[in-house]
Amino acid sequence: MPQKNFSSIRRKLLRWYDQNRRDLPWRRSRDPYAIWIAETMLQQTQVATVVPYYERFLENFPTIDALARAPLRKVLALWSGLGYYRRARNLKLAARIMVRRHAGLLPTSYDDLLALPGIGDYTAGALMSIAFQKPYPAIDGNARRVLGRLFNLTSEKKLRAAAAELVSRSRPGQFNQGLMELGATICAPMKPCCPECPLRCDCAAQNSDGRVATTAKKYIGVKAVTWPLAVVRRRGKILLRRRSTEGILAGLWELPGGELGASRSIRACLESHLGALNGSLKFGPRIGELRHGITNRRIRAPVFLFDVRPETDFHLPELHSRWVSPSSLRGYPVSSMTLKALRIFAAHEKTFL
DNA sequence: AATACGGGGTG
DNA sequence: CACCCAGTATT
Repeated sequence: MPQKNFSSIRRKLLRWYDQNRRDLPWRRSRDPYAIWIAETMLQQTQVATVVPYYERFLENFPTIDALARAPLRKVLALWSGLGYYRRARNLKLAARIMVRRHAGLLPTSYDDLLALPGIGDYTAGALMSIAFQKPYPAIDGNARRVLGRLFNLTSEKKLRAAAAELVSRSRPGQFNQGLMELGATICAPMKPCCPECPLRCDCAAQNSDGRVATTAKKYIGVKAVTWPLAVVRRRGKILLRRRSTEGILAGLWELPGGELGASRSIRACLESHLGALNGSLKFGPRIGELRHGITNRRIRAPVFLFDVRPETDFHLPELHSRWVSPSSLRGYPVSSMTLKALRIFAAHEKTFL
């Protein structure tokens, strides 16, 4: 990796980025806070998904101070559907730390950034370079793939060394974004479009045999799962319950229901989830079905509607359950699967959402 | 170094 | 469908 190529690569990449960068909302901001929010949302999540969430989030929490003071429930509700909900919890935690210990600002050193919850190696580097114009590398999956191909590197250590040396000293933020943008649009994982690549002449993968390596992968099989859900309706409200604050989908609200164990009927499954309520209702009609994919599960969720007579007296089936009116559903943090189920109910009712 | 975490995508 | 993609925290 002769140093002389580096300055040429820098120039080509920056020039390409200047001419091809997508116009994204967070690229119009110089506010380190806004850049932090965007980079956090972009972890594990694609640009097209992030855009509307980013805009709503900044409207509701325009400053670190506003985020630090906001109720966690509201932050999570705005995050609903984005996934990896711990990111939202960590944003709020970190905002509080910034208010208490960093004068209400993002810290400006790499180590102080890294110490905050939710900020790891990548985000610390991205903030140093994009928000503070300091020459730190920011290696996300896209940049890792581009650099790996460009210099034919597989070792993470060498890759980091290359990234640190290559990053532009004059325009580090744009350089890092250019590297990631190139990986997202041209140096794609499976089908890179090498003829359009500004670095094709410098690329080891391109020069060796005319083809680029596709990334190695190990695939873990998915499990098919049935997960019946219940919309229980009483006096115009429906029943939601809150998940544990530990583990998956921590603290989110959901419809009663759950994974169907082997050799168990849908009916038995739902009845167990409805607990004491179960004597007061008649097993309802199936109003639809949704499919939901997550890392290693393919979920099929039939949705059933139950009506409870308004005068019926009973105890809520679980401690953390609540009757919720359709108009206040927005304020409850829920997962994508719950959103899909609620849309099925809405389509069935044609009354809300 | 492996895994959990929740959503999305492509062929 | 079969398979692929992606940061942080934890272990």
